[in-house]
Amino acid sequence: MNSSKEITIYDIAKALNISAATVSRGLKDHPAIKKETRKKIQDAAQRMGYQQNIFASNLRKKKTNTIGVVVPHLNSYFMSSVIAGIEKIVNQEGYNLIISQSFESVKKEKSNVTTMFNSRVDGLLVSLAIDTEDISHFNFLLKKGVPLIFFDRVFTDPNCTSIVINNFQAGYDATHHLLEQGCRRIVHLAGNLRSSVYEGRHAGYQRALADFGIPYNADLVLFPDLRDPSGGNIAQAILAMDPKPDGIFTANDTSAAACMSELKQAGIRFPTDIAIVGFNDDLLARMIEPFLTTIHYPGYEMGEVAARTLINKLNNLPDDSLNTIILRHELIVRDSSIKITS
Amino acid sequence: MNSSKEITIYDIAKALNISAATVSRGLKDHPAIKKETRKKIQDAAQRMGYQQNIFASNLRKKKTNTIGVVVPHLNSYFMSSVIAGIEKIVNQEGYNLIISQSFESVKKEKSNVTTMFNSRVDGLLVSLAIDTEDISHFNFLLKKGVPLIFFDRVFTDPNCTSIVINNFQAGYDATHHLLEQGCRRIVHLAGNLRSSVYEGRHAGYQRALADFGIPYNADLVLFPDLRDPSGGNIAQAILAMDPKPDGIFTANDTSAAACMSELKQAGIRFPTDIAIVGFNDDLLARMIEPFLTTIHYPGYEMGEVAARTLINKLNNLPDDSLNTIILRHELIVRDSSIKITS
DNA sequence: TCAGCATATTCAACCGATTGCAAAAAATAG
DNA sequence: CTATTTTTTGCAATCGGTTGAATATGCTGA
Repeated sequence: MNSSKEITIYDIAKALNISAATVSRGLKDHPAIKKETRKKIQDAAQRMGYQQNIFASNLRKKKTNTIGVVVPHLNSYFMSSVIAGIEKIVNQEGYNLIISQSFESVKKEKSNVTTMFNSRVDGLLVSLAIDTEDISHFNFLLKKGVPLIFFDRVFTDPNCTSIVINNFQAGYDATHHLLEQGCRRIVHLAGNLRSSVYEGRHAGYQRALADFGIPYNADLVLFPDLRDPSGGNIAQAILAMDPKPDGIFTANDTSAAACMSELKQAGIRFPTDIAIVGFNDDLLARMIEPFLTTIHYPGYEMGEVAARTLINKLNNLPDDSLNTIILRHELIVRDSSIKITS
Repeated sequence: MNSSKEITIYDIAKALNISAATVSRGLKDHPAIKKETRKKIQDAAQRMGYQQNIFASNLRKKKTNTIGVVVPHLNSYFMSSVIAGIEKIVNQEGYNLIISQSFESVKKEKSNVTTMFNSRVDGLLVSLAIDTEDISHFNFLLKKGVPLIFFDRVFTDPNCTSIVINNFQAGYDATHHLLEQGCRRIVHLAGNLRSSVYEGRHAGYQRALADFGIPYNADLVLFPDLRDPSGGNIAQAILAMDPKPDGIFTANDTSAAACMSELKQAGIRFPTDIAIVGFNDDLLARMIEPFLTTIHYPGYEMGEVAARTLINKLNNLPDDSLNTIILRHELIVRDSSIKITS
């Protein structure tokens, strides 16, 4: 079906009666080529509709100019912001992007990483699946010298940079805010604690309680399916508590919304009966009622920083080799948590 | 930094004292190679840690085994389902995926498509940006024989297959449902009517009204920003209507949620005062209150079909050359629209 | 034993851009 | 008008896998 065949540097060379080597150099403004010759070459390329064959180039240069991204899911506001940030930097530096979803499965994560390695990505940006407990399946990358950067869901490793927010502090801030609003019996809807992200938020929750002299009560910590929380019986569990909680801190906005929805049906009023704080600042947070107090997560910026860091590594730039980069989060107070109007 | 150098088929050939051609064929189970030899080759490859160099392969085969996807945004449940469906098929057929977002801008769309063309994708799956009014920026692809398939946001063109749902029928179904529930003054929150998707839904709305003998009233059709509808003053506009509407059909769930949230604050009760139907069946639909009646959009399936169709084209399979493939949608009735309990 | 055929393997020419080094051309010096 | 330098261009090998055609090997049967 490929009607017109491709134009190569040889075609250009023939047309201008010069050598292919000169064309190759001329196309990329190599200073050894006379200005006029360069111009002639570039004009001819333009005119003849030349498209560089990246594969020949990659083969020769042993560089793919492609960056791989592996994430648990794409369908969150947060993740799509991250990808957008990555895309911006990566495009402006002339790299390509390959994206894949692990669907929270280490197995798929492993196979995705392998596929990417096989297509010889120059580097990899990864947010880990929830059930990833070690990163041995990345070892072969490190051995081959393929730089690897984790973001959001990270695994601390001396060989890879991680980009995160301070989940501990964020969890602390959220809980502290609820405590300030007078809550004393605060439920935490947690994520899988094996994940550093959720572990941090949980630890922050614990610490805030401690700072207020409130003993930690494991019964108040529940583990819904954070991706589709409506399925579980979290609301039932909360309703069955005696005494009832007066605050909820959830590890993401989705579970906050689902939980609120179900509890409202059972007659609970927010924030009067229960104050609630979410996490992520999804678009969703301003679509439910009352608007959700939440932790703003700088997704776009995280994407930019991750991509920039990786590209710097690829270019062997002065390696500040920060092992961990921590971005700023922010508590956004909305109606769902305000018990005290000052 | 690349410590160990790459193993090539030549290394394997030397190790086994056979030719590179045999290794090449042996690795891909070419029947001309003796079974034992194949086994020997594959074992050696395994043992020596051989990784195929895709660039050499692509260069020679003039095929990249890569498929490009351009979408307006990634951050919707729908789109992430589509991508998941695409990924499934594409992986199982041994292709790679490059994904990019146009952010609803033709300009970015154009530049993304060009970038992908330059990296020589074998084919392209595209959902158009909202302000794309013609597809001339895809012409060069068609000229070069790169197959192009549109999904969801399509532009009807004799040269490309489109995968869609019947938006007209879906709009009709949604509106018809509201009419059946007794609504007679139905607001439609529409998308940009230059887009076939929203045009279809709007036309279905019109037709359903007509079938019920209700005259079309342009004042009842509003155009919020569907991506972030909370910003507008849609709720104000609805509240200002006199008489007030008794039904709303929105072109996506997000705008339904935003609108409901604001109207509820103004004291409107759903579905008692106003019945509402959304579109897409986002996760969101079961997180707001009352649960949202909506049109289920088969995203995952759409992704699968799109990818499958493209790959068939790439393999020059018997081209059923359907110009348009229409997938089944479904009206999911939830509480937000039920006025009549039978 | 050897023609005749099937099976297995190798040869060698690609694919298209890159790049170290040599060579040619042009500019400058003596 | 040479000799020397500097600028510009070309040669040819290389990256690693693929594939049509040629060759080699094995097998069957007369």
